[in-house]
Amino acid sequence: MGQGTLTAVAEPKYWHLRTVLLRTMDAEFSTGQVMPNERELSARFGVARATLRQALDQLELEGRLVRRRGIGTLVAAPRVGVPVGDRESGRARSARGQEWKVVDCTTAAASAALARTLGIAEGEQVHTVRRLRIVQGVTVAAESLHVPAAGLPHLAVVVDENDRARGVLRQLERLGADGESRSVELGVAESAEAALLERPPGTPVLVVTTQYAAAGRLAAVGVSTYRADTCKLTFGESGAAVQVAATSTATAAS
Amino acid sequence: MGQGTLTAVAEPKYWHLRTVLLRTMDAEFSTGQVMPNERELSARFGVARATLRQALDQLELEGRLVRRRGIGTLVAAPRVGVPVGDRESGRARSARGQEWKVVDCTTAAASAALARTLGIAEGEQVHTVRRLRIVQGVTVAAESLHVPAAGLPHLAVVVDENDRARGVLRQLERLGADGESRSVELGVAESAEAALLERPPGTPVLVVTTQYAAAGRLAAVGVSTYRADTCKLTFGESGAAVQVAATSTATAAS
DNA sequence: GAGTGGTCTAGACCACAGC
DNA sequence: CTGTGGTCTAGACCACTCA
Repeated sequence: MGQGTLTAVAEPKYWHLRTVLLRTMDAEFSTGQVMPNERELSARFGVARATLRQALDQLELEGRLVRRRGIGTLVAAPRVGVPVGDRESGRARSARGQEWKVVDCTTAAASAALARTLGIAEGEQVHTVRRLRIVQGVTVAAESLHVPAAGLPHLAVVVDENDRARGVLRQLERLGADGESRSVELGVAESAEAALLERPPGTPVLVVTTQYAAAGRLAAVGVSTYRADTCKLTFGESGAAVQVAATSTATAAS
Repeated sequence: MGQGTLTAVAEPKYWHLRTVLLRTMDAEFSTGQVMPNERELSARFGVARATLRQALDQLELEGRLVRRRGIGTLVAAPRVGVPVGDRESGRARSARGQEWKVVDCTTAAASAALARTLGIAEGEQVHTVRRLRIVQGVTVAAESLHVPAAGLPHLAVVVDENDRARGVLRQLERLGADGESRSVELGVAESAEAALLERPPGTPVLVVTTQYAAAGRLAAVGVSTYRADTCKLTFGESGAAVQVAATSTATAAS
């Protein structure tokens, strides 16, 4: 890596530092390579370690860096494009190293918040299936599917957890894509999801909320938390669309 | 606000602090209210100011807080749902306090990155329209629309910037919704977008990349950066979908 | 001017990976 | 054990808002 002296500027040091690091990474490092450690970098650029870390925080938020305790700071691979909400056309998707893995299936009374999002009364029984989405061997998302038990009377007598989960998933597939509507927002992983995603609490995630409607009524709700560092969510008819080298990110804008 | 003594736990102090603050906010503060200042909060909880700020950083990332220099820390309003990618059904949307405002329109040679995303050769001429999306008086997004000049020969002779912008926008509308495909990922606002969004550089944003295809060819690309703190992006047939009180966020999941 | 959040420092100790 | 990133501290100064 090049020299280090930061020319005096009006912008914050950590922001300028981020820019310099970004330039350096693009020029001299490749995916997976470990960068010099934080104490060395901070010394090289003549800043406190905390300031350097602030710059690294930014780059990590952008998905350009991965930091592993005990190992070092690595240049991250480009984000994986993860299809969201295109109808599962059978095996076509599963073939692309894409997999869902059910974690558990519980049936319990709805909390106040959950009841509100489902449009039911607090305390009503709700089936909840938790599952992980795994793409090319990496866990990219944790999902909770909530279906009011009232809509699935035959499941009430099913004791086996796996069977109940299967019943819930089948029900959602039956609903069809026409009644789905989605939202995406930024969030942080709480302890439960954080553990499933194998990340520390507070990890930034993209929260995808799906409402499944049937006959004008809200039939189920799904909440998926995607790792924001490694995922790029893709929407729309992925088949028809043009497939240019879509590696670049917002850099194209400026 | 209640007392402050943090019970000893295994999790990081700042994370526990975040949880306590969140509980306090929900219980004792309402939207827009200013919280005690950072020095007082850190004293009350018996932590260094930097540690408290780490907890506030988390809450700000979740959109629960807004911090204004010289003013204080405020409890944020719930995120605004912003429709993305549903076809502009004429005036129906504009009526809902929704507005686009063109900033400028330039025509220049494509950079390497832009050429790659557009699938053209580097250096080819590209029209770029920058515009802001304003919802209920708040600027929520900055967008750059890139259209290769080759596809719009009649625009080459148009001198007036506003006329050229109009031509580009008309062209995109003509393409129709069938050829659109989108992706969403997390990013940070660079200086240019940051200024347009009236936020400091490094502000987290949701980057929406739209590919406009026509006749199987990529005809244009749009890059929109939405303020992640205030926006919840909504997709799909917003009309048909159920409209339950959709205020709650990921809290419903756990 | 006083009061706020934003930046930066220099140092300490902890938790984890790998030899 | 050494080396890494993760957490936390106590203090300083700056940039901004508002009376």
